[in-house]
Amino acid sequence: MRTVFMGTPAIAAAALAALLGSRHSVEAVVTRPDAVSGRGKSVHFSPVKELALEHGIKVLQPEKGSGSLLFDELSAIKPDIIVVMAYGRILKKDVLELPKHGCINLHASLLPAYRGASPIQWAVLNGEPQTGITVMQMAEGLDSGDIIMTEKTPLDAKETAGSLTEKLAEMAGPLLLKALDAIEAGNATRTPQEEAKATYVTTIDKSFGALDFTKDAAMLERMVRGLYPWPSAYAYHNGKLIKFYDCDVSYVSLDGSFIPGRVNASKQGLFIETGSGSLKVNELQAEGKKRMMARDFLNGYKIASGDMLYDSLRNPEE
RNA sequence: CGCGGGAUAGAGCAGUCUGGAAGCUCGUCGGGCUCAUAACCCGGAGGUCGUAGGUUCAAAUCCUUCUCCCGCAA
Repeated sequence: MRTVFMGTPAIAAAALAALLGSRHSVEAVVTRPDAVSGRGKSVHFSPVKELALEHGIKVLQPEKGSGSLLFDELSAIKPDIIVVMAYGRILKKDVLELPKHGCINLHASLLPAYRGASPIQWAVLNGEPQTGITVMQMAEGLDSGDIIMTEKTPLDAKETAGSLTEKLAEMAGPLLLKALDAIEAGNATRTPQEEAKATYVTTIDKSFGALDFTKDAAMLERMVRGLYPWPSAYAYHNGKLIKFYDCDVSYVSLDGSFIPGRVNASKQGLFIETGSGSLKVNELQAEGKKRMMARDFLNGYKIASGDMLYDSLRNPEE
């Protein structure tokens, strides 16, 4: 079939790679506009654009509000189907209905659960036993289309948003091709979602990473995993940012009580006391420094038992 | 030229302002103590102080060049 692929991040590029390796043609790729990023002010292309350029495929990057322009371009291409994954923009009804087979979307959750922008992170944050990918026929409304196929995967005890994304990325390609085969053969099933069971998740942003140590250690440990590699779970010590990369739930206490945010540094390791239990820190990173093991951190960084960590910068003048 | 931190032994750091013997905490190797240990004691090995140039009697330290790493912001 003649396809057009719409997507932006790495997980979408994985699906695009599978599509490029299939018997289907990719007539064009639609991705979000380039943005300046990184230190300096260099312009970076999205992973989807990078891959498309490598294969010499036409790239469309419509700005916000240029829906009709996009519609005209797509009309000229006349795709049989449009595949969307993590594109980051809402598609108008005219585009949804443009291709013969409409638009299908790959969503990184088991719909109708976890509709919205950050389903992978939230699956880890909530400690879900399993999640997966859903292929649906796109309709107006947020992730509300009829389900064509799903594939499940369990979460590991140490699963991070990053590792889960990789897992789902590997699953996305084969599942997409399977769905396209079924659609082309005309035997794809379309099951409406159970609206009553729908749940929505909000977009993750920087502020989610602030570790509020009054929460319980298990929740904080899930935050460390669910917010990795972005935006990362963090706290402040003496005005410096510290990111936490690998932690375990523990019950070690400095003196028998638990004071949220209090540090316990010893040869046993680095522990942060919380509202319930403590967080044993295995791997972390201080601002301006590289990521390192807690043992190395304790060897050189000035931190001692009794020090306090906070979830935000405190003004020393106050 | 968006803002800022950093490069010193295998690791994490101090020393740089105020030039003048290469240090600390670990790891590692050898020995000792112990029922035992990630504990403790004794001893050893290991570094062209990121690169290139300059100033000086003398540079990790001052000046200049370049490379690389990282946090913020986006």
